[in-house]
Amino acid sequence: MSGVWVMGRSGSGEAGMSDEALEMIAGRFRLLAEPMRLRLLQALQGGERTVGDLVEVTGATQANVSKHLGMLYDAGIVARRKEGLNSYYRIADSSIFDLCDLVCTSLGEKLAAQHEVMRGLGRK
Amino acid sequence: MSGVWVMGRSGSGEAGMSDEALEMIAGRFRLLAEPMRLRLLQALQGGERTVGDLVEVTGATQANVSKHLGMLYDAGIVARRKEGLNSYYRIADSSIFDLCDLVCTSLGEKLAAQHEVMRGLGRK
DNA sequence: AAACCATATCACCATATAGTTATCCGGTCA
DNA sequence: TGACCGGATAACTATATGGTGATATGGTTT
Repeated sequence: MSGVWVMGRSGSGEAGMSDEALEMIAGRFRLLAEPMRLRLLQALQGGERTVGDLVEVTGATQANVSKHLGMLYDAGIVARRKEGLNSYYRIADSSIFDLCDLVCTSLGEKLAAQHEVMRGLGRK
Repeated sequence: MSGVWVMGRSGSGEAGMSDEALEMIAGRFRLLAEPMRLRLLQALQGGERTVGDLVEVTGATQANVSKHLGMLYDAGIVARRKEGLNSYYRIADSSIFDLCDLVCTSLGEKLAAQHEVMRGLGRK
């Protein structure tokens, strides 16, 4: 409803948003387009975690976890705090959970609708 | 705020959402992680369009546009209506615009913050 | 029917990226 | 100091995917 997305269109009446803007938006979506990263974010929803914690929770290798965290960090989605040997990661942009909620709701409605169709077939 | 995303966590206290659920969510994000598809959706925001219309608007090849539209169609994000030689596409799940708005807002805030940092450096 | 048109699909190539292994780096502790 | 530990990074492989040109499909027009 904020209209930032819509604004790009209304401005020039036809042109749409710039290539760079679309690329940025797509890039943000791309970061969330990976189950492992979603799992990491979900784990961080419970509060600050070390890389080791996240390795344990996800069952992934340390290198893989570290790489994904690095990507999320570069994008500013998570923040990092180093203490002794450990790196503590935490959510820096909680709006991503709103995104996930929206997607979940949308998918849930779609599945419910499909289920209803099947039920309709059943009782013919 | 709906809490669908959060629910997965609160349920078992630690396990998180299932792999399939995360895969579905990631898949939805993956669809939006492409500038060309975002451009198509943006064009469709103005109402129903034929493939030819979208080819003209985006400047992409017909095959490419058709392929992307097919993906969005399979995911239920757009709907299709065939009339004569033409296929008319339209938005079927408008919640994607809410997603785009959220991302735009988040990115905008991030850029504004960075800009502020630079300004701070400027006037030292 | 034949020519034509809009769209969908196929086969292909080029590129991007997730995962793995090995290694490096910095800090801690004996 | 040297052994050890957590984490980051590099090199590599395998796979997924976007773009393209060619072709198939289904409907229209003459």
